[in-house]
Amino acid sequence: MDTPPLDLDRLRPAGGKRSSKRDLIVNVFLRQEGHLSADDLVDLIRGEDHRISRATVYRTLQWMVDAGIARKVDFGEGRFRFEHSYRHPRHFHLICKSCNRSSEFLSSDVEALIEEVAAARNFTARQSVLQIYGTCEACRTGRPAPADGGTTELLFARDALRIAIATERSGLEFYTRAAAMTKDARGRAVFRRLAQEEGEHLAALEGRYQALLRQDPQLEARPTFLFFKGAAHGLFAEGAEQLRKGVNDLQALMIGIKCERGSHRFFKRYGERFEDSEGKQIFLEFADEERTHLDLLIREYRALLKRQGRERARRPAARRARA
Amino acid sequence: MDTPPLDLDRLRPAGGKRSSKRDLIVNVFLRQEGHLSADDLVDLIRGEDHRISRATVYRTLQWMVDAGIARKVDFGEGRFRFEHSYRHPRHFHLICKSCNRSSEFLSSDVEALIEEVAAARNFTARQSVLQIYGTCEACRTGRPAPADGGTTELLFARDALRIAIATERSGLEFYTRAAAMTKDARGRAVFRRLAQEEGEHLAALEGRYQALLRQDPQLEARPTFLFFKGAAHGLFAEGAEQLRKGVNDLQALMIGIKCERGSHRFFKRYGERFEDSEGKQIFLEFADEERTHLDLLIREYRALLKRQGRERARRPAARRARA
DNA sequence: CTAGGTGCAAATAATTTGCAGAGGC
DNA sequence: GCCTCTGCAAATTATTTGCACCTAG
Repeated sequence: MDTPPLDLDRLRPAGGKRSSKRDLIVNVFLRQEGHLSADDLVDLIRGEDHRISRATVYRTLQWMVDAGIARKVDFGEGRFRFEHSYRHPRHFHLICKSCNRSSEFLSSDVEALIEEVAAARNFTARQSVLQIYGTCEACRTGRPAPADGGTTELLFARDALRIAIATERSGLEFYTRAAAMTKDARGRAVFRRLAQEEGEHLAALEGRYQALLRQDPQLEARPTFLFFKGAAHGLFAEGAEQLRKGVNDLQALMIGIKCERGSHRFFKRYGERFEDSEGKQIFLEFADEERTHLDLLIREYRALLKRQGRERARRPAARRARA
Repeated sequence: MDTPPLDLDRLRPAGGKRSSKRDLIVNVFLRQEGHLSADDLVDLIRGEDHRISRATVYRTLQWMVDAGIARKVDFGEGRFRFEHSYRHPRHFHLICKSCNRSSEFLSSDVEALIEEVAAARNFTARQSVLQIYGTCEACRTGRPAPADGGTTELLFARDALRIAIATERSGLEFYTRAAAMTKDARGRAVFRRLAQEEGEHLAALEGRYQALLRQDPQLEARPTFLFFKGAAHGLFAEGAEQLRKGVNDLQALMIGIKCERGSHRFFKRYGERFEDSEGKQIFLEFADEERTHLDLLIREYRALLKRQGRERARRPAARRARA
């Protein structure tokens, strides 16, 4: 993990002059991984230039927060800490009261629930804080602490990719199965085409995943960062299950529509949060394609419905007789 | 809403003397509803006795926290606030940055997710903080702020009862339907008995709910406090749905077991958190009864399985032939 | 009588501010 | 030269502590 290229710090400032002091502080700050208190940062800075005043550090910290480079976090210690947001998605914290270390996680389920609560109260949420205080494994048991480290960005990408891969894998299964069981020729062709595309997506995602692993050999061993229910077997898994139980062509299309909608939302939501530009691009592109799939399925669904309606209209005797 | 009888403050302190000053501070504090800063409390106290020192207020506040009467909350303002825990279950906060008011909610779904994350990281969680910062409805639109007020205890009880009522209602439907469709006489009797018990529970819960409404006529109008997914149609709703699609006796029992397990957990979990002793008693009692139901269903399931096994053993020819 | 409670003032601790000088554009 | 950044020291804010005194058990 090499030092990230700090070309960004020049882009952010709204209006302000460059200054060697500020640059120094920003650079030292961005090199750090954890959650620094203002004082920690002063000590670090003093190592490189002992004639920097506390006030300047505070001012620069405030400037970084305004510029969006840093986030001020409050662990209830009576002072604030700062974490850089440079390649570091928003997240929640687990805070060990024993060793005062904190580890990070993200849960889109929690985020969804937060949105729900806010909506129910007509509250426009701007940001949310979730902190779990307790004792970490290392402090409770003996020593062995499986390093939480690594760039959060990488962990986010890893987990998002894992979910995406599961999704595409289940999508592939779903469409393959659907193609096999659909009686209607046109519908079968649609499913076959979608199966092929999901296969291509799967390959792309797996390639990207491998690329990530190459960036950090221990990446796979690190603990889960992004929690997402239903991620386990992929977004299409339930749909595939239903197909196995047997459904008609129209139902199969409807199930596909539902899954594809979830999948589109998934890629959109996480694509926007990716800080790794390659991953982001893939996700947003896939979000678009899943939307195309969705439209295709909806069109196909309507068309099939209409065809079946005509079919039924051609021999309405049986129906009228019953009515 | 009359002033609560403050007989409790004498029970809590571990070892300590009574003191008129402390008593005064505790009493004034417990009369307040919102989240007070130490300074707010000093001002309030000064109204009744202007010769009380800030230090004493701080010391008393700390004493109340230790005694479990108060909770220290941190809204990131650079100072702490205090809320009493007297008849006030743990909860999360929505904090309006515009008017600095905060409203409270509880989400057992969020709690479940927190537990899940903590478990995944081998972290023993002692307490969690969830704060949603943003703008409240009153600040965003004109003025009309639908008072969030009322004792949280009442809101908690109201919502827990609503969920319980939905659960029992769906349970009643489930068992009634199950009794009607079960072919096995013994199983039918079990379902009929459970249906009757759920009906009795339902009546008790509805009575309690009405009693609550009498305590606060505006109670029904207040916003949701306790968020619980799947609360909408009751814990047995899905099971009842499945029955409608048609299942055999064994499957019906299995579905009942699953629902009853959820229901038991629900009553247990919320019974423990009830601060209203009547509601608590009902919930814990029901938790026990649901557990009895659960055991009954499990026994019945095993018995039916065995009977069917014997049945099958009596004419094994067909099976052997196929194998 | 004595441990604990209280007031007052001073001490901490984190952070902010006033002001005069330094430095970039 | 102007405007911003910086250092230093003093100010502010929230909270804690030392110490002498007071009071309930």
